[in-house]
Amino acid sequence: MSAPDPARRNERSRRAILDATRALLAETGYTELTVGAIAARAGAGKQTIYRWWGGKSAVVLDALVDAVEVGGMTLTDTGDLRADLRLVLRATVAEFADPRLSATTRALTIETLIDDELAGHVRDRLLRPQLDAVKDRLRTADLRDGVDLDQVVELIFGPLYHRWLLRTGPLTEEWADGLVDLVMAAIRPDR
Amino acid sequence: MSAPDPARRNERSRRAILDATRALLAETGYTELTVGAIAARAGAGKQTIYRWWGGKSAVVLDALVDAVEVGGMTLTDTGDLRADLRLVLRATVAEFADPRLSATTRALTIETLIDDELAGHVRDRLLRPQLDAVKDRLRTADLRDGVDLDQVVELIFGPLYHRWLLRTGPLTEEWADGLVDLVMAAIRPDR
DNA sequence: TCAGCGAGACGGGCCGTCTCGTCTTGACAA
DNA sequence: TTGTCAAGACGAGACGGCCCGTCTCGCTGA
Repeated sequence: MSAPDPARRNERSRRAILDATRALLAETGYTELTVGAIAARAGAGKQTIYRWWGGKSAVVLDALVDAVEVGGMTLTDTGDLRADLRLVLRATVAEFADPRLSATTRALTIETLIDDELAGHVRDRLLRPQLDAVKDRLRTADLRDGVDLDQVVELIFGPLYHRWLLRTGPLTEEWADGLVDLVMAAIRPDR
Repeated sequence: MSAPDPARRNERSRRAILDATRALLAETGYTELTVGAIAARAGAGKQTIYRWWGGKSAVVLDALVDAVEVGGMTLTDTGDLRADLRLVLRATVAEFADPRLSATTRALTIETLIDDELAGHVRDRLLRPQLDAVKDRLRTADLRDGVDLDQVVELIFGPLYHRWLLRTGPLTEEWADGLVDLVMAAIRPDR
């Protein structure tokens, strides 16, 4: 009945479980993923998973966060905001277009939709660094008075998520560049 | 083994199943919703559901589409684009902010992330009408040369989905109005 | 020694299929 | 137009299967 003792936790098991989770995620996808399968692949007991995580969703989140290695992300600042935004947008578009990375993002997004508490962790530990990096770059730029930086960040990444989520069209560099043009028009100083 | 004959389909059953689905959706939410419960509530056999729909997600989609009554959706055109956009954005924000509707949208979004075919149906039958309505309204407006209307629609709804998905902040009317201002700045003629 | 561990048994819930007997429907004959 | 009838859709629910989350074993290592 008492809480487990983290000091006695087996690091080898933890690693095996996270690795197995990522492997199975890549092989079968999130929906087919089961706690039993993770345990079997990791050579672990199901109880070990339920002892340290809440369930499938918590394991998946940890497995993905574990893989990302959240360093202090920063955008390059060439002085040319349009160029800098193009760079980051093209990179993100490439990420979303890559089937393997997209599968990961898909799993994460499902996670975000199912569990409110985990949604916060995903947002803060995984996404926020990138959004904040763009926000920081915007802070040094010459913008129209009164624009809300958070809203601008949403203006940049929102359409990308929208197109990815709804599959209304392909995610190409041309599309990304067009988006940057629209965003630049939205935030340019009044003259 | 052969396909069922639509001519012999019982309309009373179909209605009862769609009604029961919406009722249970409102009472218990999508995750707790089961095919067995729908059948029981509708006074139908499970087989009747599986005969005409693929499963839970297909029934829910039909139930929602059925409720929306997809007539030719059009935006009011007051001549003032900013005002028209504010109206539609505020309405959509209200929809997303409503916990009950949001829960169902969330659930359907999960299904679209899992099932590509279903994603197409959701997009075309549920979302496209609204997106196209905005696009049609934009067509009659005075815009900067060379802007892609599809991209503008994404610029409008993308940030909304982004904020809803990642829960980066509350969906308020003020936020919606601010978004409209940014969008207007992005598409206004060059002078 | 004692809690974490791998392994797996266990009851429970829902899935999707199937099998009943009943009821409805459309085709065809009179 | 009306009566007959087979096909098949229907409500109800039994069924095997899968996965869940909990539990109980010895075993192991800190």
